[in-house]
Amino acid sequence: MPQKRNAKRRSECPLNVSVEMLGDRWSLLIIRDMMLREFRTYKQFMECYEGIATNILADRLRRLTANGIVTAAPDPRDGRKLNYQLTAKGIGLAPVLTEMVLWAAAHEDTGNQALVQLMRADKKGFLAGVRKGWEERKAEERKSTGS
Amino acid sequence: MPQKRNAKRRSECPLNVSVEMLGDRWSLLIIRDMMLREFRTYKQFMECYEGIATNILADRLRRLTANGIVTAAPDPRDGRKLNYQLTAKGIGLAPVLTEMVLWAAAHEDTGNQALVQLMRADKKGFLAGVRKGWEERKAEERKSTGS
DNA sequence: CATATTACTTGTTAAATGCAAGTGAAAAAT
DNA sequence: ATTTTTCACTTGCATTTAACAAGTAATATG
Repeated sequence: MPQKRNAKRRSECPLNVSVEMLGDRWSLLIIRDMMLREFRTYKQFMECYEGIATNILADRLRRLTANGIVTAAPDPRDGRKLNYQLTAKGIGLAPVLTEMVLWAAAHEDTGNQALVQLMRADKKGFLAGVRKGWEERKAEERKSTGS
Repeated sequence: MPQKRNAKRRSECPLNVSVEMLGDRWSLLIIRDMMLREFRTYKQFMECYEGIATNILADRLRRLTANGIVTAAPDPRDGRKLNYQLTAKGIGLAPVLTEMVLWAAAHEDTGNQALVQLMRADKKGFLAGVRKGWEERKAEERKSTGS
């Protein structure tokens, strides 16, 4: 990995590197939707985010993959499709995203109030559910890929 | 303010608008440092972030102010200085930042492990401390500005 | 009153993003 | 079997945003 100009400062304080990974208009949304809406394919992201450019989506997925937040595997049932999945590191962002959604809900008028209520009422349970869903999807993938 | 192309999608799901506010390389770092390192002035940010451009810093502070995350008030003791402060909305981001720091610390090697330990060991207490510090600073400001 | 600080602004250049069109491989339809 | 679709992209170009260097206005300090 090549050192950048500001390498010295990078790890001086926690967050600097993370913000390099996540500090853009799309990455967090992509992660949110993989986590909460079970998005897996390029097409799903593309159709959902009005405004994202196709090359940018490709680039963000590549970067998330390079940063170990996401993996990509071809769909065993359809060779055209690539299934994107969160890694353990990626699902580890669930508390961050949850707090962010709660903050957002407190200060913007957002949709999906049901989800927000659930997060507020039982944050721990919600996070456990998110992780469970993720583990199920991973298990499913392992099965279909052939153990 | 002109409506943007993707205005329709903006509030459909929580987070979209927030990511518009915070989804860039600097905003979250600025907020972190106002929260955790008590940064107040333009100069402090400028000296700390190797790599930030002066016009971009000015723009980010302006945007954070416009979004109600930060306020700016002239220093009563030095008319050149502007003191930036987090608003209630801004300090509301403390849980987000905290989770982000914890995530970052788990996946990068970061400095300030003492802080990280504290966050991990007693998250609630840590957050209470952050809020208390913020309230003290606000009280102080009220006093010096003249009640 | 000269010099220094602070918080910027104003160009200009470089990089990132947005947009339209196109590509190649695999699947579905005819 | 071959044409048409679908999917996951890439490529080229226009536009926007960010980085860098320099300058400015309003204090403050010596």
